[in-house]
Amino acid sequence: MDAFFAAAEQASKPSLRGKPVVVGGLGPRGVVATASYEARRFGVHSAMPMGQARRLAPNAAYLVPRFAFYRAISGQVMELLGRLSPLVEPLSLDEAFVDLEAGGLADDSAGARAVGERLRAEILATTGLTGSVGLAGSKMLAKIASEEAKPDGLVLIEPGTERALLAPRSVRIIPGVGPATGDHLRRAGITTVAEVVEAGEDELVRILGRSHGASLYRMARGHDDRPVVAERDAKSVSVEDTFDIDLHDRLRIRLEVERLAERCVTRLRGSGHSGRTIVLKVRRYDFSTLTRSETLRGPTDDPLVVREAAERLLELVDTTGGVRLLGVGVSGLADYTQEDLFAQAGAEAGTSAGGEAAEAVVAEEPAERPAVAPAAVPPAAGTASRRWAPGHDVRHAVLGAGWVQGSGLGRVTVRFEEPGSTAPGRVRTFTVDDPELEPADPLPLVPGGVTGAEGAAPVVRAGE
DNA sequence: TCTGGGGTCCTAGGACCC
DNA sequence: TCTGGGGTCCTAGGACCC
Repeated sequence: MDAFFAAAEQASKPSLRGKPVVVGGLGPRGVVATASYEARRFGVHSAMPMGQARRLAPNAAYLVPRFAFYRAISGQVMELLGRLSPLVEPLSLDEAFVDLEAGGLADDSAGARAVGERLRAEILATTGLTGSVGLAGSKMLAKIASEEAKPDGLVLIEPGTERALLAPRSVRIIPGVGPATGDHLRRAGITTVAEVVEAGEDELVRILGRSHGASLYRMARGHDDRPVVAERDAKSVSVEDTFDIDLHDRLRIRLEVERLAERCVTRLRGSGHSGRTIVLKVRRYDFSTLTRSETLRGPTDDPLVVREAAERLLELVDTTGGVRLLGVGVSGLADYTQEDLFAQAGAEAGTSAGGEAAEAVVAEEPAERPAVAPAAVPPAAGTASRRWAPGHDVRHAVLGAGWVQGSGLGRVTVRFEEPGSTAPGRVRTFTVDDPELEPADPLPLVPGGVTGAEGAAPVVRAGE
């Protein structure tokens, strides 16, 4: 999908179409998740600090992400991909590999191209958004092709042309070659893919290590035989928070670690897992980051066990000077059903057994859904800024559907328009406690489409 | 207004075992 | 005959991806 989060917001808010839109964290330490193509023209891009983005594009619209909404759209797209082949490997909400050979739909370039163009049309028709397609004989090349195809395009790499196509390009186009590897190679005089091939495998292994060197050498020559894998088991679950202001108070730090442990276990259980290794992550005031971990005798999903392990790990960390981020994770995952015989035995009192929660999740999945959509009830709700986050949908008893343009000083500004509107809507300001104004579910981008309120988002993910 | 959050994979050293 | 070789697990850190 092209500039997915930003494009979804533009589709749902007619006044933003054709305008620079930036989606990301709006707090003092936020970063850009997605910039619309209009915003990219100002130099704004993913992972950029929000403050920098605001300096570059002061007149852009700045919105917080609405994951439940994006997830619903993503589900529609993935469903279309599933019709092409049983082998679909999602990489994220907005990207996936499809093995067309396994689907039996395309046996030559012309056939593949036709399938790709049909898919793009279907994506547009069902979601109202554009996607780009890369077609090639391997995952690496398909990925490169799809990057070239953006936005709103299709690129096919004809078999036999791979090496000539890659040779003059920067090594950075090869997936897995990031800033650090790029620097390493540049210091060795290697900047293009052709130079990677010239260097030879031994030299690359010397520079980058066994695994990375060997795989880069293969990729540079256009070789990539990694299969498309439909279902991959999760290996870890983690949650982390960056605080607007560094934490100094040891008791507060401890409290936050406890909260994170609870959230982590909720997600762990929701995914149907237990785990053996507990990881505490601490980012200090100076951005230095460390992890401490502890492996239990057996897997657990007990909140108390995880919390106490995280607290023990915190005791190992010096936090003088302040802490900007804390995180808690669990790895070494086991299927829930295998039970956590060892760890559980130590702390059985007081906490509910795992099996009950697993059944509850399964039972909730079919049709029983809360009356209010997850997105409308953020955890620890109550502050005005959360209730009226920029970009979120609202409904006014008299004026109808709209979205929050901004809020502060006890007021919230709303633009009244819907995805189907042809002209930008009117703007009105209310007090934050106006009884006629309520948070609302997203509206479908396409008539009859899904919205994220009743879509594919499982109950267990409501925390986002 | 300088740096999110959720992941995956790899490396390297030490403990431990046969 | 002062010191082999291989394997696994654990811990910590780093690169990378979206």
